[in-house]
Amino acid sequence: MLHAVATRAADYPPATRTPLAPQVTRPRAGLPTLILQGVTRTFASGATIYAQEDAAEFVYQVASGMVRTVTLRPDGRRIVHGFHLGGEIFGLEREQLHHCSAEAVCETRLVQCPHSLIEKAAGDDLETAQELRSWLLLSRDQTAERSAYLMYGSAFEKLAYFLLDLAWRTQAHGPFELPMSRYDIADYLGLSSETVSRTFSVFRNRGLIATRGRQVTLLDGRIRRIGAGAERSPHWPRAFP
Amino acid sequence: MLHAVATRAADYPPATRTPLAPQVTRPRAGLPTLILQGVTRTFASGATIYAQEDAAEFVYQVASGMVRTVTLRPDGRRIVHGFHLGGEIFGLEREQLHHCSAEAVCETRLVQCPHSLIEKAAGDDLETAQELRSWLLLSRDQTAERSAYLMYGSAFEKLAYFLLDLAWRTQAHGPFELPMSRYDIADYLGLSSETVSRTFSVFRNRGLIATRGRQVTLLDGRIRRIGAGAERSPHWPRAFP
DNA sequence: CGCAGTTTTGATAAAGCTCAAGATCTGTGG
DNA sequence: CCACAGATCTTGAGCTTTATCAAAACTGCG
Repeated sequence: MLHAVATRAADYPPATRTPLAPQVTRPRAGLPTLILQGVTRTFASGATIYAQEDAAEFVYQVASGMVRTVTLRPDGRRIVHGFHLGGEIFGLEREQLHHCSAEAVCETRLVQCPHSLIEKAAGDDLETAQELRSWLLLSRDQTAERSAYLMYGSAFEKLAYFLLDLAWRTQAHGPFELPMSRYDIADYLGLSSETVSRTFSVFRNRGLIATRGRQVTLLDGRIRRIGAGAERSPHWPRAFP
Repeated sequence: MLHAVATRAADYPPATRTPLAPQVTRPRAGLPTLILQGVTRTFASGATIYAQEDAAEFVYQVASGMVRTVTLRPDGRRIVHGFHLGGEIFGLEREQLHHCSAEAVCETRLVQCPHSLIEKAAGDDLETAQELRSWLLLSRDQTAERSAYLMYGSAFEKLAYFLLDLAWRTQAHGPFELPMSRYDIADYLGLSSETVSRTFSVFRNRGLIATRGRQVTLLDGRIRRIGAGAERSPHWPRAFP
């Protein structure tokens, strides 16, 4: 897939210039740390926080639990745009309406902050404005990075990236819980749920991960290389064990 | 692919609530119109404007021509993140370094604006700060929308989306020029160049588009429905005409 | 005209999807 | 505590889409 630009590619030896630093290796320091003020509300597992095309009155910060943002394509397919974990902010829109719906993946507590308060804080205080810009750039970069991994990779790379990303974001150093279903993961990664399931099985059979229900443990540095796209995907086993 | 959430999907009849308004249908009005001040520089076709990991000193606005932003994956595959047309801004980074390189697709004139000037303008003037925030949100949304189309669609949908998006952005009402190669398009859409070529041929054979070299004319509203994901992709012809 | 790069087309193979059936898990009521 | 129902997850078989390899046709330019 190097195409005709192979000549130019030679100018950037992968060893010295790191193309596409994976989010997973990104240091926690240096991230903007916005903290929203507002009412704390609790949502039951599966509850809708807001629906697509609802008025975008509030911005949310996850206190505990997990949120997924979702749209439906005209042909009926579902797209999961992302999962939001503790500390993360979602629901900030450019226009008057939400362009996707948000649902609680499991029991979730959220800080609900009026949109107008954000604008006001940014107008009043230069440092807050700067922090908000930095957060916007970060969220643009994360979206771009995600699509780089998810658009151009194999099922192996996608799932590896997903697991590493989640492990990093939860700061997990051992087993961690995946509160979402295989269907959610599939719609997030652009795969069928069957392929997600199969890929989990292959990782498990190769000793890259261990699973117990929806709990996962990353066992092996090799999964890191797959997730970073550093090596061509390991192929499906010829004979399935 | 509706999965188990089919029940919930029923709550959002596609007819009334439009999931994922395609950029193509988005009105030009309402977009933030930042104009950068600075030196105008000209780049020859293929010239590098900045390389991955270069210091991010400047932000650019396209005066004429077209720019592509590119990264290389560790495995050598190339990713084209986007194409920037007249009026569009690129090169604004959250950190000190550029995270992808930018190259002129054809002869291109750019306005080069020091990064510090942007920060200063945002600090000095509330309205500029507001406009910058709006632009950041827009560019996040466009990235997200693009990945929704490009991650989850077939080759037909990807190419149709690409053509419609470009036609809209150039405000073309007739034939328009694609200055980039099939390789560029392929690396942008996450397809092989052969598949891009074949898909062009199918569109042409079905009377959806006409081509003359790298010039394209959209002939038929049907391509709009494919690009918007409104119908399942038309299948490859059994026997190729 | 002829070369180098690009684009198109063809044949084959691989990755992932669909359909289908079992297995496992979870919550509920007896 | 157990049994059952419904959902979720796993595995299998066949098929579709797209990548890959290969070669021919086209284009622009010296």
